[in-house]
Amino acid sequence: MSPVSRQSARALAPRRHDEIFRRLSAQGSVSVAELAAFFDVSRETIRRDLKLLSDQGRLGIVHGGAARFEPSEPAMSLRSQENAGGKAAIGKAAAGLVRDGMVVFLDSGTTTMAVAQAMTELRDLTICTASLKIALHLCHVPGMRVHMLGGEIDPGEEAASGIDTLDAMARFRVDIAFLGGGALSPDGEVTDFTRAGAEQRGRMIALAGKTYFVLDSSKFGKLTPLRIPNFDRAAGVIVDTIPEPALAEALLQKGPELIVAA
Amino acid sequence: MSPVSRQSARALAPRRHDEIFRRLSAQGSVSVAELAAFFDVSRETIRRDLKLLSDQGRLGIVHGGAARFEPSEPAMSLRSQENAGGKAAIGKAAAGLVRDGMVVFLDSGTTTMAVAQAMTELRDLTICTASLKIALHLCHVPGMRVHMLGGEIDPGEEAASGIDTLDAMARFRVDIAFLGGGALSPDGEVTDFTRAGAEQRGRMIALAGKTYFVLDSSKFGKLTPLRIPNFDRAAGVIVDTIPEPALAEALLQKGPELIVAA
DNA sequence: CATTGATGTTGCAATATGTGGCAGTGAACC
DNA sequence: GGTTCACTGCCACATATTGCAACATCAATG
Repeated sequence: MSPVSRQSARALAPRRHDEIFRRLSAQGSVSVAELAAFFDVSRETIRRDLKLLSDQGRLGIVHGGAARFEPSEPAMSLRSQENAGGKAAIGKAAAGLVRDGMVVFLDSGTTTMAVAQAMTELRDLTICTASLKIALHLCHVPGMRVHMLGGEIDPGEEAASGIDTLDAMARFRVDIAFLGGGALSPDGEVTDFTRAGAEQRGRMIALAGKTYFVLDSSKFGKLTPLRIPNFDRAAGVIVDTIPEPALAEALLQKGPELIVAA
Repeated sequence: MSPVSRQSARALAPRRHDEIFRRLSAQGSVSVAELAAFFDVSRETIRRDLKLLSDQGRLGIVHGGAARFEPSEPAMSLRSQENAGGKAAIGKAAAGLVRDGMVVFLDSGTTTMAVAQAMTELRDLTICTASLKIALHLCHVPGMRVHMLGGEIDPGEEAASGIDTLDAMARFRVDIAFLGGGALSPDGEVTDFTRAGAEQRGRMIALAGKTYFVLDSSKFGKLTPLRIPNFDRAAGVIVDTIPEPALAEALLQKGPELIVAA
């Protein structure tokens, strides 16, 4: 009510500080220009905020902005830098399919992690994931609600799995799901390493409005033992390089479209 | 001014307070100008409201408005560096209470993270936690099965919370639980920042065979708003330095024993 | 009708924010 | 290596917004 004609209310200092920390945890660093534009305040105001927080020892000021002290986990940053270009491109393409306000499911895996990283620009998303690292990463992004699916943790995947996870999954209404996979087999199907993984992914296809598989090129033409149920009902497969014509054709015949990320 | 009889349109104080809290929980902070415009009252009235609520300890006043307390808790990464030595000692003492084969619940928080780190020597444990970082850490330790409790992730705690978490918790038979807390109040009770947190911890006390609180000395004599249900049924409180005699005595009278880690 | 409690009004002090000038930094370029 | 140039940091001052206290107003109440 009261169609107040004043400009959109400015964020008070604590809110700015909160946002700064969220961005710091999500991205490791923030820039003065970026924050000034976001809050629609002058750069000086941001600089004063950063100075204050820096005096409190809560962040470090660097040229152009601020950085957190604790570096982002080394193991993760290393792994995600393998084939960084390809994964980032896949991530970007995937994020481009998401609209503000959607409920998004993110599978575990390094490629889906890249999708998560590309999604930080979007707002007002509800994220649903079984991956510890994805949850940890996205929970600090402002405007995102993250639901972690419970279950027994698989150390290899660093993600929950098992019956509890299937059960929790079934409670969500998911608009769009991004799944990883073990391989893209020569007959154009995504396959998996484990029975439980295949089952979980197959169910998600049935649950989600649209399901996309994200696979970097190292998975092409490999073979893993388990077919994923409902694969033909997936909306698409997002890859970073064009697969061999035979493989592409086999895939398209199954149903899903093929999206090649630049 | 405005002799017009429009009382019906005006919101009385309790209604304003209600709305203030609604906005606080939705956006973390509110501004005096915004509220004054919304309710069509003077800024002074709003300021008096905020002053009142602040005196009750229900919010914090900042320049231009008010902010909720909890999110201004220092970020996780920073909290873990405070009093690292004390936390490590607490962790060791806590791990000493655990025997091989037990089912262990670990709460979220930096001190419980220290407990997790001290527990890597033990074998054949089943860990149950809502904390993303604890799950991530312990899932790589051989001989440990880690169950992650699902739920909506609280970015400040980096842990799941909410109804799903309570629900998942109830399914476990826990031998020993280690819980954090917001403060050790002067009357010898552990208190919490949030309603949900207090509730969750209270239930765990009821569920677990033995429950210990782990609190480093920075929490002594502080005040946070919420009492933890069933606190008197906790087995003990593990701290890193001897609290004041009055505080220690108050605690012992409640029931739990006091364990001081070297 | 006096009292009480909530709210409005006003003036001034304190604080936050914006602006512009100038020096420093870093990266691309010759 | 040195130079240019866009960006950034820093300072001083101007402006806007807010805080505060003292007093005024109004309705309700006994």
